[in-house]
Amino acid sequence: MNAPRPQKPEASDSPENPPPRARYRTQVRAEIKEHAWRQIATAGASALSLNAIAKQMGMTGPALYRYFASRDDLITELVTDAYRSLADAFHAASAGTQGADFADLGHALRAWALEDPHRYLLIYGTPVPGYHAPADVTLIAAEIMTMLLDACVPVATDAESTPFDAYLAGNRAWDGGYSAPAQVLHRALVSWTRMHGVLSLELAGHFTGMAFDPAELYAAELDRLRTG
Amino acid sequence: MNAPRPQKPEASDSPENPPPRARYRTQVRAEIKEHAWRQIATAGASALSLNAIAKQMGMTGPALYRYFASRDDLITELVTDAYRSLADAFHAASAGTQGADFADLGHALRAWALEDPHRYLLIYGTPVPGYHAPADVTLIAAEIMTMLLDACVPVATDAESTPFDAYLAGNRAWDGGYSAPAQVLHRALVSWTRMHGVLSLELAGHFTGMAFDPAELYAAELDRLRTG
DNA sequence: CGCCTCAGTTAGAAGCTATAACGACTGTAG
DNA sequence: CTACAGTCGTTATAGCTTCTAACTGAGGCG
Repeated sequence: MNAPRPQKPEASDSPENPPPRARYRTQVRAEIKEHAWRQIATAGASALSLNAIAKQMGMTGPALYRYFASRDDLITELVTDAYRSLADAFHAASAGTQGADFADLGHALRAWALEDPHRYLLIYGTPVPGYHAPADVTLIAAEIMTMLLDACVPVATDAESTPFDAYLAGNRAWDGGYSAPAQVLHRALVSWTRMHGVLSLELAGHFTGMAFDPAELYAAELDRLRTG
Repeated sequence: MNAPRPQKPEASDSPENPPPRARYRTQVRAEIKEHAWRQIATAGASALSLNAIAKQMGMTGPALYRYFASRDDLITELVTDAYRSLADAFHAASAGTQGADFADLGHALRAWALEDPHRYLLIYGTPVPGYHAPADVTLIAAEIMTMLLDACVPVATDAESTPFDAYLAGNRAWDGGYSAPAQVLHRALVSWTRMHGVLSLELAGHFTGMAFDPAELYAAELDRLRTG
């Protein structure tokens, strides 16, 4: 006997070896978010119910308030995770080539959106009236925009300058210090709005009843953006 | 004395002279919808509360169920009214010229959207998961699409044919019997998606923090669509 | 004039978010 | 090994929501 005791837990609560309470806490938080995502995927964010999540986890409703201050708090964290996931998808799409191929980025966006439509709508759909994005999501959003800008450099540098480019050159605020050419900025902006236009209407079901495949329209718009 | 009695109400319940009960009913219904619109304009459709509306009208909650079968029923009617309003705005925009000027239609859409952002989002925003549009809204949607198609005829007939046009020529389903050229169809589609792309992101507040005026971007996209 | 329909009421069920108070467990310190 | 303390999960409760059922009152219509 006197079997070797399981490694005595380090008393130091280093970030990679947290004390058991904290470890359990983060695990439960993750499980809550997992159930929340499943619920959002089926019924949308507006139908997210803390009570239902607790019941699925074998707990009572108020227990969840130990882990999230409120329902909005949970949703905010899900929004942040969604942004993070999109940024990761963009990183993965632009990892292969040097400087993020534009078409790859476009198709990555659509694949990411179709993978979980409600996750896309959670970010780009109808906003909650009183909701204000926290600082970290604006950071991730800027990260995403930067990748899009990078991808637009090779396809928009030698584009003809439009009146809007001239206007944009004098009215830029975000894109701090990047100072991409106005044509590139313009191209990134319209890429964003056009891709979102097709995706948003597709996910909302506004193309049902029309026989064409939205993927074809999306690809055509992407091609138009790529070739100028 | 024997003053002339006020015109005796016609006993016949003709559509333009309904019996008092029906008249009162439609009036109360209209008042309910008016309060609903005011509530939606301030807090969005998700925050619409029948109880609050009833309280504002000096009634108790269940009384409203005499006029609308359910909350979804009320929202459905508001959606239909919103579509009707947009169709009217399009009609007004295309009334002056013969055949609906494209730019006028585009600016009419933006003006209509900014007039009441939540009304626009009620139609084109994140859909309720289980919601299915009734038949009359698809009719109005088709009416709107027809006006857009008409406006696209003069600006897209002599456009160069793209691969997507060829695809679209073989995969059209709505647009029953209209049989517009594929280029016109294509132009109408991308007009829709591009205008919606800018409007949707603008109304959702995704351009806040960027210094440019979304109206300029919208105008630029519209110009691009008009000139090809 | 009397009936009868319909508007609006109260009462109540089932659901939700969220707070407060309490018991119990557990990790840690002495 | 024991005692403390912090946290987890519970029940109870308030207040909100949609929506149904049953009752009352008043108005229109024959």
